[in-house]
Amino acid sequence: MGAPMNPPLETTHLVRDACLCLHVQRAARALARRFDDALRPIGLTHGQFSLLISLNRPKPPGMAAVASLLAMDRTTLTAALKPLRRRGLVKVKADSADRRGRLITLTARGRALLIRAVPIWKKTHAGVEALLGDGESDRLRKNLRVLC
Amino acid sequence: MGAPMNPPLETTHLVRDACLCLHVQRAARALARRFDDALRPIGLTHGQFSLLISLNRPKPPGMAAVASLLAMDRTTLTAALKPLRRRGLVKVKADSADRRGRLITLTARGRALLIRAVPIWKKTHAGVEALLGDGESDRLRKNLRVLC
DNA sequence: GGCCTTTAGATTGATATCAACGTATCATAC
DNA sequence: GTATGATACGTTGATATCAATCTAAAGGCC
Repeated sequence: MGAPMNPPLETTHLVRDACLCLHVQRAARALARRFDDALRPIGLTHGQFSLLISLNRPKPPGMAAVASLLAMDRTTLTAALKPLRRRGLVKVKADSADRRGRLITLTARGRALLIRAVPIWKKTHAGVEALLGDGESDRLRKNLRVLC
Repeated sequence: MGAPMNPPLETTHLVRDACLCLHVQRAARALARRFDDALRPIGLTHGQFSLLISLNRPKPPGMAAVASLLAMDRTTLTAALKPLRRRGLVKVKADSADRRGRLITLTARGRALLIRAVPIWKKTHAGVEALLGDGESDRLRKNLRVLC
């Protein structure tokens, strides 16, 4: 008797065909490549574009607010900011009201690069939306939001 | 005149609310954390689980087949296999029919770990599906597949 | 056989991701 | 005012991700 030597093949197929984590990771990698390719001429990745655009607001946000918006770990954000700071696209300053906090701001250079990135995003995003059926983009976004 | 100094705020909000790449990345991070947490007791990450289960087939697949199934780069797969090989969960052998190719197989230890992982996956996945409305899981999977 | 193209992977370097742990600051209770 | 806990970040170490580049082997053409 004893436990079976192998996980059943049906389970393998079930996971492969049904796992939402796997499906989302696959789509995430595919979309990342698509946007990375499109943004490469101006030297940005999809994640860097998302991060920069999330900083384009009247009041500079703190680390936690940005991390929450991007649904990423705090420490991931710290690491992601490093190359952008090195390139002079963002600046991180101490918050005078609360010296624990850091305020993240776009520099003029960062804003200028963002202006060049937006039309690339628009074109690339239109291409992605075209893959989906009518009205499915909205439904997809809604379902993805539920998972966060 | 000249170009505007700042990307318009409406664009920022459009990207934040509409970008499918950002939405998928966010959901990918959130689901990754959820499955990583659930699988941590047995020492696996979500990606390692997906990889191991994709190796549970009668005939050991090559690198390209697995990379394609997971929609990841071949070199990413090479790197991902490294810790699994070190732990003795998978074995990589030369393909005698084509000495360029490598055949990836689960070891007995890898199969045993997978057997422990499956019930964790089932429970975690049921929790995720419960977040979505009736029938939305299928639609979500379908839409995500279109993007790969 | 010898040359060329294609195919299958590996390596390197950069960035992304998070857990675990550590530090500095704030807020509150006493 | 000091101790205590909570909050906001940073650092380190491990894995994940991919582009660029490399090697090795197979297949085709002459």
